[in-house]
Amino acid sequence: MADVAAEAHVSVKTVSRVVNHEPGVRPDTAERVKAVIERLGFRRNDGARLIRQGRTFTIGLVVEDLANPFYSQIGAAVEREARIRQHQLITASAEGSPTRERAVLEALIARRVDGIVVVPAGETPSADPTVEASGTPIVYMDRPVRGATNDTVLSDNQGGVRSAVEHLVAHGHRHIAFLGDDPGFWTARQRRESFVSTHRALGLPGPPRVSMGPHTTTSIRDLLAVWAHDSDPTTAVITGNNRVTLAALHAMRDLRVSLSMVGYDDFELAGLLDPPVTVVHQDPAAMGQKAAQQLFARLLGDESAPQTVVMATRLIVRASGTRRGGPAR
Amino acid sequence: MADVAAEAHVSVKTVSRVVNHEPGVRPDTAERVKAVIERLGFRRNDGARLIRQGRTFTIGLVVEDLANPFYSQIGAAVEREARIRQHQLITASAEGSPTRERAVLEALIARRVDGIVVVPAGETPSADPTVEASGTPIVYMDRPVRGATNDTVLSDNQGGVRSAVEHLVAHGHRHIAFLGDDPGFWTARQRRESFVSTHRALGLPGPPRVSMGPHTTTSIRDLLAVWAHDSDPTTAVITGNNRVTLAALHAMRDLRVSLSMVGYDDFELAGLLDPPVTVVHQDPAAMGQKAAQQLFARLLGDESAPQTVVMATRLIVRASGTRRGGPAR
DNA sequence: TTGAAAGCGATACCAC
DNA sequence: GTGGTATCGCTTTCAA
Repeated sequence: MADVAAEAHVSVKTVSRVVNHEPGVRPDTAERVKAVIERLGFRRNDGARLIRQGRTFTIGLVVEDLANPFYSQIGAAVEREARIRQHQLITASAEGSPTRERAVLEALIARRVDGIVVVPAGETPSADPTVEASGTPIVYMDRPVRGATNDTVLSDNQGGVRSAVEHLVAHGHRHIAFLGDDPGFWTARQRRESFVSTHRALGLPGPPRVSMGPHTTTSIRDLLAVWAHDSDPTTAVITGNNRVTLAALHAMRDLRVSLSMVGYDDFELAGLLDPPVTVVHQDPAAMGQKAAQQLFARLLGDESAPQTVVMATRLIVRASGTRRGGPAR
Repeated sequence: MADVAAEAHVSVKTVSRVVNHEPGVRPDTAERVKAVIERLGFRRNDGARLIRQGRTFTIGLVVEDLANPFYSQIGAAVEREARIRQHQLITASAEGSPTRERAVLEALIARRVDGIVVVPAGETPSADPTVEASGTPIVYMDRPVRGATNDTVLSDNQGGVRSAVEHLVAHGHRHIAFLGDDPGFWTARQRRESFVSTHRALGLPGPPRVSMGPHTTTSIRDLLAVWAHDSDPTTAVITGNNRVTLAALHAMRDLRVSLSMVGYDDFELAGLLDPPVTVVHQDPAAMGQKAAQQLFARLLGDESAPQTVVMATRLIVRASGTRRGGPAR
């Protein structure tokens, strides 16, 4: 900038005015400056600018794994919101490790990002007191952090599972099993609880059949074999997420059985399988968008009390939930 | 930092030394400074640090759409390489628009990112001369940019399609059709050309049946109907990518036909369909990793001539490529 | 071992 | 309209 000023015989301040389209520069002066800028290929250094302004026009996103469709859809949505608002997005994977998550958060805060959206790795706050003290607005997604007073965007896990159970019951199923993921995950526990309570509420017979993960095709195969030879054979299965759905589909194919099923999380090709798979759909893109919007509201000075938003899920009915095969008719 | 210095009764320089673990500070002084840092919750402002050092320890990634699995896998790989090297990653979607791509590149360069990995939206360089003049290392991925002298990481489109054709021929197919994507894409054209030349090289009968996209389930359904009633009915289909594979599967289901098929791009659940789908697998994660490694090599001072690396594809044989149904036996 | 002062590249404030 | 100068928060240089 100093070079441009010298070359154009003006002060740096005037160059700055031109670059930032500030008023109060004579048109011909502005032209002269612009010409020099062009000639010298000058480009404002935003880094320097930002240290002066205190804001970096950058937000951070911390997730478990960017390659996972659930997170990448969130990422795309957050990036979009950022771009619209002339902000840039720094993304980081914590790979499920609270330690790494914390390191990543520290790095983002050292960069003075204006705010952060994070899908927390654990349920206890991983940010240390210093991070908290930085005052950087943080919005949590998908799972809450214990004791945190931040904006949080969750999905309606309970409602999602309830709709799955109700759907199966409406199609005549009475013996439904739930295959959940690792109960270490808050979402997995939420879904399990909802299954159990809905099971009870609808007066389904017997104790609820529940098996929490982590599951593999093999583990599910064994379970299905046991449940099938029960006196009241299981006729339908609800899975706790994407991964379990996949394992369950493999297991059923291996066993050559075709129980009814409702999967948690929609997936491409769900409609192409035989039968097409009915699923509970959470909308990661909508969740990401919502979280980013919350964050930007804070950046714009919204001082209202922290909000927790629960996003609705939607049952996408295909065919796998309807009754078929089995002993009854 | 000045606050810490004042509080600890040392100079800012000493604080700086402590923060950066530079040698030449008496242990007890260091301790004192650390205590104050802790107490005040001081955190170095990396933004300020970086303007002094000239490097930002940040790289950029520009793709079409982060939600697309192909790109998100690239993103995850690039982020990983960056993280390993203590760099942060700014990701941006250009949404297929060269204009937006250019705006995004300009923004990254204004931030003085150390380097950029980009999956170019078009084949003509979208970076203007000023961007080029910035000297920021750029690595292109997936498709080349005309006239650019940058490192480029491509996938072996030709080899991929060739392996698909050969596989089908080995299973007795002689009448194979190619359903490509929009020929506006360089990759789509590459694959078409390879299909045509392999068709010729293997001496398959008749002119090669090729239809380029964009395709929909409907357009493919119509094509299959026509090709089926030919005097030499098509017995196998090769698709040009993910999207086309999906449309083709839907079309075949609608028509209740089951031609043999090899899809381009692997997809989750390919193994669960009936029959399991044989595919040509490109490895986006490996491509992203390679590109990032190339970039970092440049950042470390590698001055060798720009390289173009072509990554191998792999045929994942399931069952959809074997002969079944149809007139011959 | 420590510190004072200059400088990085911009913006803010206040004169002129 | 335009420019000088202090300043942002840190590192670099060099002297003590």
